[in-house]
Amino acid sequence: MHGGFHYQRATSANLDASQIRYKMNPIPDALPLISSVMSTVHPLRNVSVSQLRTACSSCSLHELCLPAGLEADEMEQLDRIVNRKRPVKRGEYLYRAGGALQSLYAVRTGFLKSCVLHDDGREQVAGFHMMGELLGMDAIGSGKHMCDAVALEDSDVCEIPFIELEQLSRDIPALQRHFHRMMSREIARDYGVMLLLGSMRAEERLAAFLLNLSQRFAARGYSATRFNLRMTREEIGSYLGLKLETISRAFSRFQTEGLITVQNKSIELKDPERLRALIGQGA
Amino acid sequence: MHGGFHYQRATSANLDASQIRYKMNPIPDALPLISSVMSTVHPLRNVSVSQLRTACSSCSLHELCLPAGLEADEMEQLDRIVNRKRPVKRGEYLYRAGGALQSLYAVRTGFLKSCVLHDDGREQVAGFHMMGELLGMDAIGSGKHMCDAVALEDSDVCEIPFIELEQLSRDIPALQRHFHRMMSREIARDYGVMLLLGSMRAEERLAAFLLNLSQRFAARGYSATRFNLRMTREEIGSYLGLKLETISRAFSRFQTEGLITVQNKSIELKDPERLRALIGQGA
DNA sequence: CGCTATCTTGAGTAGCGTCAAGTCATGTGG
DNA sequence: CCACATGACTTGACGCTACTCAAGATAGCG
Repeated sequence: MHGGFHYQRATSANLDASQIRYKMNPIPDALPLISSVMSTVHPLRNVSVSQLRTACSSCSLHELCLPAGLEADEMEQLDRIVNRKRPVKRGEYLYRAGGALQSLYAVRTGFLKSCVLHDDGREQVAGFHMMGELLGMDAIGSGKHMCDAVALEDSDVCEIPFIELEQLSRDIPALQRHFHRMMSREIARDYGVMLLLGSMRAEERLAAFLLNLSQRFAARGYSATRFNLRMTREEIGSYLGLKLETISRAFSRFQTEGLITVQNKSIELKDPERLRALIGQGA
Repeated sequence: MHGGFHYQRATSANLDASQIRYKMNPIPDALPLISSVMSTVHPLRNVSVSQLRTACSSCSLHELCLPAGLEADEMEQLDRIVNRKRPVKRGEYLYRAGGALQSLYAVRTGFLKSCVLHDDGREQVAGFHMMGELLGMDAIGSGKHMCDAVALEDSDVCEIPFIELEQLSRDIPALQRHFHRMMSREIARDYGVMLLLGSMRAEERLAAFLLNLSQRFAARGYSATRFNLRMTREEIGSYLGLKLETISRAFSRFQTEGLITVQNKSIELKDPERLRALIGQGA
C-alpha cells in the first residue's frame, strides 16, 4: 500500500479507499462484515476500468440506492440514463451553491460533505454523505444548488440527470416511490439534526453523531464499533454547531470515561449502550 | 368582532381567523395588500359553507400551493382526489408522530406547528406552517410521521391522499414537477434552519425568524411589517434553540433599539434593514 | 372578577467559545 | 529515507452568552 496506487483502488463494492488515504493510521478501517450487501462483490484484484462502469444491477449498493425495489428490466432503463463513475478527488467540488441543477448524484465510493454558506463567510456543514446516499435534492425547488458538495476523500459518484429521472419515474412507479422515499428521508434526517442542534448539549450531540455514523456503517456491512472518521474536528464541530476545541475535549472525556477509544481519525465505540444512554441527560 | 362569530370567519382567501382569535389585541392583523393572489377573493360577508368547499381552481392559494402551474383540466383531476376543508381546532393534532401516513395536508387557513419529540420528553418545534404550505412530507420515507402537527389556531387544511397523489403525478407532469419542488423546498428550508441553529447567536436567530415570517406574509399579500405572532415565546424559543426568557429579552432589546415594536403577540418591524444587517454580526 | 397561562425582568451560574501554546500527523522536497 | 513545513489536534486559562431560578406583571378566559 503506497501512493500512486489509488487509481485501481476502489470498486463499487468496497470502502477501502479510506484505508489507502489514511494508510498510516494504526487502526485500519473496519473490514466489511459478511452481509447480503456484499454478495456480488468482485475481489480487489479483479477490478478493471470496465468493471467500474458496472450497471446498477451489479452494483452492491442497489438495495440502498435509488434502484431499490426495481425489477431487472426497470433497472436496465435506469441504467441507460445514469452516467456512471464520475470521480471526485479529495477537496474537489461536486457542485457549488448557486450552480444550476443538472443532476442528482449517488455516492458510489468515498465520502462527501454538504456546506451551507452565509453571506458573511460563515459556513455550516449540513450533512456527510456515504455510499448509497443521494445528493443534490435541495436544488430541485429553485433549480439552483443551495449548498456546496465537497469530497472529503477521493470518491466516485453516479450522475443522474434530473430531467430524465423525473421522466423515467413517471413510467416506473417503483422508481417514483423510491425517489420520494429518499427525498422524504432527507427531510426526516434534517428534523433529527434540528432536534440535535436545538435541544442537545455538546456531549449529547457528539454521542448522537457517533451512533449515527455507526448505524450507517453497519447498514453497509461494516463494523458498527470501529471506523475511521473522514472529516476533521472542525467539520464535525460545524455540523454539530460546536467549535473544534469542544469536539476535541468531548472526545478526550469520552475516552477517559471508557466510552470510546479515539486515536486521530480512528474511532472505536467501547460502550455504545452507555453512549446511547448519555443522550437524554441534559433534558 | 366578538366571540361566537368564528364559524363564519375564514375563507380560503383571508388570514383573519387570527384577528378573531386574538381579537383583544390592540393592533389587528395586517390587512391583505392588493396583489394577484387576492384577485378571486369573495368579501367576507358573502362567505358560506358551500363556498368553503371551493375547488383548487377557485382557491386563492393555487399559485402557492400544490396546483401551481396546472392547466384547468389538470386542476380538476387534482380536485377529485383532494378532500377539502378539514377543520382542525386550536390545540388539536392534525397527526401525531408514529401515526401511519395517509395523506399530505395543505394549509388553507390558520397556522400550525410541527414538533419533533425525543424519548426523554424534550420537544423541538421543527417548523411553523401557514396557508399554501404542505405538511407531512417527512412521513413518506418510513410510512410513519416523524413529528406531531398541531394547530396553533383554528385552521382548515386540504387533505391529499398520498397514494392517489403519487398516482396522479405520474399522469400530470406539471403536478409531479411541483410536488418535487415542494419537497425540495422543505429540504432547502431545513438547511437554512440548520445554519441558523448551528452558527447564529440569539439575536441573529430571532431577527432571521422575524424576517422570514415577514417575507412569508408578504408572499401571501399581507403586510411585511405588521403581523401577529401565532405562537408563544416558548414555541419561538424551541424553534430557534433558545429558552423563552431569551426570546423575551431579545424582543425587549430590539424594541429599545427601535428595530421593532412588540406588544404581546403583535409585531411591527420598524427597521427591517437594520434587522437584516444584524444577521452577520456574530461571525 | 378571579384563575391560569404567558410574559417580563433581575441575579447568579454553567457551558461553551476564545485565545494561546504546544504536540502530533502528513506529505514534500532534498 | 530523513528533515522540515504545514495543517490538524490537544489542552489550559479565561470570558461571555445564554440558561436557571425566581418574583412579579399582564393578558386571556371562564
